[in-house]
Formats: sequence, C-alpha cells, structure tokens
Amino acid sequence: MPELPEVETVVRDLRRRKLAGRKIEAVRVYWPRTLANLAPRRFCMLASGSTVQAVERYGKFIILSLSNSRYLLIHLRMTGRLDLKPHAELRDPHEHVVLCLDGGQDLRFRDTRKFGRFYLVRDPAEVTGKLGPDPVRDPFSLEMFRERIVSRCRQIKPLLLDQSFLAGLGNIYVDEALWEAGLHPLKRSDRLKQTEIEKLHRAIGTVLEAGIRNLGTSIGKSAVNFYSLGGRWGQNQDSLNVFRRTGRPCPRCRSRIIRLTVAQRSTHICPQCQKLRQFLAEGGR
DNA sequence: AAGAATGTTACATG
DNA sequence: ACATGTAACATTCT
Repeated sequence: MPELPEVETVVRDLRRRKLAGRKIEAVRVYWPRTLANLAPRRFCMLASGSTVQAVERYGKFIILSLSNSRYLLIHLRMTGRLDLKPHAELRDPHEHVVLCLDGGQDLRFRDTRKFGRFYLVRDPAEVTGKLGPDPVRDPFSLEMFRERIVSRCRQIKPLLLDQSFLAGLGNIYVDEALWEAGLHPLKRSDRLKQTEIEKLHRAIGTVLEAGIRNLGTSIGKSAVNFYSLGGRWGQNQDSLNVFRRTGRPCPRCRSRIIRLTVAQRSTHICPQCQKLRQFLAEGGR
C-alpha cells in the first residue's frame, strides 16, 4: 500500500535492475480491469515491441517511457507490487499483468485486491495532469505551499491526502507529518498560522525523506504489506512515531497515542501534542 | 466473525 | 464551485 517513499523505492529498484533498455516482447493480461484506459487487445498491440527508455515517478505513479513515444503509468493503489522474475517461473494467481521482456525476464504486476491500474497514454499529463505538486520532485517552496493551504477551507488531513492538492502523501505519512508538526488532523487549513504552516512544510519533507532513506514502510507480513522488487521490505516502520501505535507513549511527551477516524481513514495522534483548540488548553484568551 | 487494511473515485448532500 | 460524507472497488487478515 505504497505512498511516495514506497513508490520511489520501487522506481529506484527498477532502475537498479536495469529495466531501462529492455524490450517488451509480449504481454499477458489476466485481469483486464487493471488496464484503466484500454482493452487488453489494444494494450498488447501498443506495448509489445516497444523498449522501456526511462523509469520515473510522479506522486504515487510509476512512469515508464516507451520507445514508441507512449507512456505506461502504473498506480499500485493498495496491494500492487512489481517483480522481475524469470519467464519460466510459474505464475502466482495474483499476478494480473505480465510484461515479457527480452533476456528472459518478466515484469510482473501482482495485486491481491485488484485496485491497481495501468494507463498507456501518449502524454503522461493525461493521467498526472490534475495532480498537485510532488514535494520531492518539484521545487516545494514554503511560499507556494502556504498559498495553496490558505486558499482552501478544509480539514488539514483530508486536504493533505487529496492528490490534487499535493501528490504523494498517504495515510501513514500524513499522520506522521501532522504529529511532527504538532497539528490536529481536523484543524482547518485556512486557520493555520504562519509558524504552523512552516512546521508542516518542514515536517512533510522530513517524513518523506526518512521514508525514502529507509526504503519504505512495511507493516506486518503477507499480502497486506509493502514489498519492493524481489520481496524486499523497508525499514521505515521502525521509525514511525504515531501510525498504528495506539496506546503507546508519544515519543515527545509520553502521552498515550489515540486512534480516531478522519475522512474514513484510521488516524493516529498524540492528544497532548496535537490539540484541535489549543487556546482552551492554554487557559483561554 | 465483523471490521479494518499504506488508495481512489463516483455520487449524494449541504 | 466547494466541502464533506458514503459507498464501491476486491481480497485478506485480525
């Protein structure tokens, strides 16, 4: 269930495994709905015979540029994974799309919940065009961030999860960034003070960089977990401060972490460090 | 055994 | 138009 750092980890692994330069010789589709914009026939026709030229990322999308001047955008959604395996290896029942590459390897897309999507397009902007800035790829200036925050009147957590506002954050890193910044997830964006916006801006950079450095967050085992290529998992779970740590002490003040639901998502906060109405706790005025 | 799971979107309502 | 809430997608795990 990858967010920006997990997707970045997959992209780096694909580069390291030299996906660029390989030719797609054939395509097998076992779950057609994975293909978001094309029927399997057309997808196979267009993808087969082209060579992967580069592997990029925007937000949570993996972008493969192909030699036929088309782009394959892959979104892993909740349980999508990519793997490079020998062509001869038996297909896992959850592998829904297989790209057969030259050299005898397959790029296989495995996705238990089947939410992941492939887009094959002429222009990646057809897919990424409505996304907000990517805080790692784009220059992520405080000024621009402040402008975007203040021009909306929304609860801060759902706003940060909104990919058209900012591309790449998901449930884990939003909870972590809000804790880092000391902000309650229901705080309204237009009521954030300059210092709070600065803290949040810095916190987003910090948690994403840590996630990337730690090769992603892998909580638990089995299908409900993040794995990069070759089934390798990340280390960021050991650095989480609040996410799925209900009842454990806040690393900053030792209060017990609590769990609430915000925008249909489980949300973890320190009730002491992340107060909704700080002026009440500080004794009024 | 109901509820939750690291995501997105369509639809409804205010 | 904008904000918010709900259901749906599909499967596995707790």
